Amino acid sequence: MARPSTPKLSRTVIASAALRLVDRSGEFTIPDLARALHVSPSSLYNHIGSKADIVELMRGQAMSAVRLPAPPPEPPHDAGIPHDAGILHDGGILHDGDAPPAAVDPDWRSTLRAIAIGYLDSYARHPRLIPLLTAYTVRDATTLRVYDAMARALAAGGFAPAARLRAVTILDSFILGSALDAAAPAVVWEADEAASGEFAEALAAGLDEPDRARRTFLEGLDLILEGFSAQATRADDNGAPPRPQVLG
Amino acid sequence: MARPSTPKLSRTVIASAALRLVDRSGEFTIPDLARALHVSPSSLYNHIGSKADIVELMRGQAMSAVRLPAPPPEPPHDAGIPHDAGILHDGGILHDGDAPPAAVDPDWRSTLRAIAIGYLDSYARHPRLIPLLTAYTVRDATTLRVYDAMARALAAGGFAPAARLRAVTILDSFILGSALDAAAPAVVWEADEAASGEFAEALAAGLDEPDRARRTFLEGLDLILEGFSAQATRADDNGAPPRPQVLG
DNA sequence: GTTCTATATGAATGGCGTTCGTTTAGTATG
DNA sequence: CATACTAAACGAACGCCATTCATATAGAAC
Repeated sequence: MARPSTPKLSRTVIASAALRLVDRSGEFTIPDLARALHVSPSSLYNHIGSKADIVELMRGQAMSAVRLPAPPPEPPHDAGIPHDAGILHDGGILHDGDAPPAAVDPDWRSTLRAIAIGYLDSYARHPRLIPLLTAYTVRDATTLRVYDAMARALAAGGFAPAARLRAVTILDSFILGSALDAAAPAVVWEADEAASGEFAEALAAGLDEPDRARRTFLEGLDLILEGFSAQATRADDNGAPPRPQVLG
Repeated sequence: MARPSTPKLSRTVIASAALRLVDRSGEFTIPDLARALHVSPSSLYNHIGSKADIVELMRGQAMSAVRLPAPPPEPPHDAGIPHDAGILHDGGILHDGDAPPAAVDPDWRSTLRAIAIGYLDSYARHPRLIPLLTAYTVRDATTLRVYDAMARALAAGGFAPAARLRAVTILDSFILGSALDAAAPAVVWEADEAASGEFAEALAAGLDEPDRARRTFLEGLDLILEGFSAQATRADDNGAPPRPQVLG
């Protein structure tokens, strides 16, 4: 009853159990969590520092499910030897306004698209978790991995660093917002009978569509990507050498 | 000390005080709120039903600050007499795929833009409030007013009901996500030194830009609106009579 | 074998959201 | 004017929650 032979707890099992609780009821309390794990509440504090810690673990667990197209190549710790990865690596810092680096991934747009969809889906798998994540605004290393992948695809598309940050921010905002939209139960929309005129019509016409949230997300995503393509083409016309191909 | 001559509390003063607390510290507790109002905690419950109620009041207060271009015309309670508002009103229900109604607002795009910006700004004025709003996913009547205005502008642009719902959803998602991005302190991004390669470059290049969040929002918004314009044009080419004008 | 560390426990603490009974100022009813 | 009713404040109390601490013991290190 004191220390068991094999540990009953670990950060991973705590996170998983908490995620299960959140998926089910949208919230979790320390006593609930302890009960689900057949453990006393105080035991948890041997593995975590606070409840916020658990939320952070859940975020990591959800984000680690994002499938990225190209795993980032290990940076060479012994400098000087150029590695032969397909990604451009000039070692210098490009300032906004300089010529963008040569595009090596002609299909950067579909790469970006795949990342964004994977990102949203990992959120969508745990809709009730999202409000918790926004309450504790912290970004963990796993999330950064996703940003990195996006930035890499954009670099391949010829986006200069500052433009990259803006593009990543736009995508991130849209994805997070879409996830929140998906998390908010449609019932709430229907309950508002005060809706009048054009919006009520729109609700009546589109609310029943199956997979509504996801379809709408895809439409918006393609809208944004189309805009990025146009930006890339325009930047090229301004004198930069490489021509990433743009699909109309 | 029992019932004062003039009431010390009201739903409005409670909401305002709570909003002030949230703006300052990002959270609020009932005891804190009571202290700020020089009142006992239990007194609050003569005016509100629960803490969630207060959040709802704060949402309403924040959203009521959104300036809408055209105040919605009062619907005629005595049916039959057509009112002379400039907005099309055919009284029937349009199903998706039908020809869109004639566009009366040729400038629907800038109208939409103005609404979206006002919407974001009203959030941006209380950044710390946003996480609270997402935690309690309820939409109040004031928020609906904004959706209505958006739907009206889209209808003027020739969007059929279902397309309207999608467009409103896309905008709403992007706006909410952008507001969250603006609320998350930039410090967090900097603290992550694990960022490597293309994303780190992007951070270094763009993080210091003043008004970064707002500029990025505007860029994304225009991207999306551009996409809407293209959609409208395309729909027109498919045989619908009206031609909303599109700016490249 | 002794010491040290990791893990689980129950008891205790302080805070929070909420409810309830009480008091009293104003308002309506006779 | 008297009476009843409502509205708005209060203090006390309740139950829950997150967290801490002293205690106990299994295993690892020396």
